[in-house]
Amino acid sequence: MPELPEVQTIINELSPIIIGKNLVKIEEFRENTLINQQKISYLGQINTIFRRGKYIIITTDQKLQIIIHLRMTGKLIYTENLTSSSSHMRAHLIFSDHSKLIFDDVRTFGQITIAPLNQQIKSLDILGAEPFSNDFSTEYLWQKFRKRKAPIKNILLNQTIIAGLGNIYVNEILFACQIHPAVPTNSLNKKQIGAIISNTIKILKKAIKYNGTTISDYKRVDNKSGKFQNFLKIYQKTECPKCGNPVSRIKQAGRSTFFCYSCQNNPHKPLKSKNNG
DNA sequence: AAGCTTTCCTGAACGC
DNA sequence: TGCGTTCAGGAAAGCT
Repeated sequence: MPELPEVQTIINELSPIIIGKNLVKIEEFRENTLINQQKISYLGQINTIFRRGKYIIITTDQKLQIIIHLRMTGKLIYTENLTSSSSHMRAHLIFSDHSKLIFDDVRTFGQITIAPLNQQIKSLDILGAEPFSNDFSTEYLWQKFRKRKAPIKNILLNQTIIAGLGNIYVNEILFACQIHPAVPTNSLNKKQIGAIISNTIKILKKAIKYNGTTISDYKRVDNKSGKFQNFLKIYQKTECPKCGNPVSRIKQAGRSTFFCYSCQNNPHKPLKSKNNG
């Protein structure tokens, strides 16, 4: 499931391939794949491709933006063979040199929005701080967190607060911070918030370095897998790599949470005064 | 406001 | 063997 590092990997690999190409058309193979599609005869030459949260944004010289969200199972596979196909194709982005990007998506939650560059896109406008930006500061999170009593796990998944985190990385970040996923967000102190910031940046950077995490569906542009799954410490693990105790598993916000009851502070007990790591 | 729940979807894994 | 059930989860809508 593509989160920030997987989306960033796709951007990094697509940039040198598609910038400057002429995007002739986008073919839709399944309804509701293309949103806001207007009657555009020519989409234009690709100017930029960048990421905001988990969204891929492609702009063209025809002052258009193509916004792609892969959700859980979406992939963008580049091929120079116009007749290439895949098992769950939903759309093709076809270039004038007969190469194309295949948008493949088993569970069909992904979407491609085509809109004028100057059109406000609500789902982008509501996004919170980018983890690699200066906005992602202790003061910012402190102001956001103090109003929230929901579990920290849920709040880290909230894209309007931090943009780009998903279930896997939130599990890993909280384990690295030794914070129990169920603690009320407004109970965290500034030191813990600082740990969330530094571990988020550290883990995301390392995940990008290894081209993301392939658990089941995520694939890179060349259909290869990422490698960060080899560095996961808590997600889908059965034994804590730190203390050896069994990993606990609960459900939060409809998603599986993995944590170590021993290493990540129990919300029902007072926080330890000394860091036990 | 914030925080719930529900909905969307398909394939793999599981249970009887 | 085979059929039915459960699970995986990002984001938005609807409701309290």
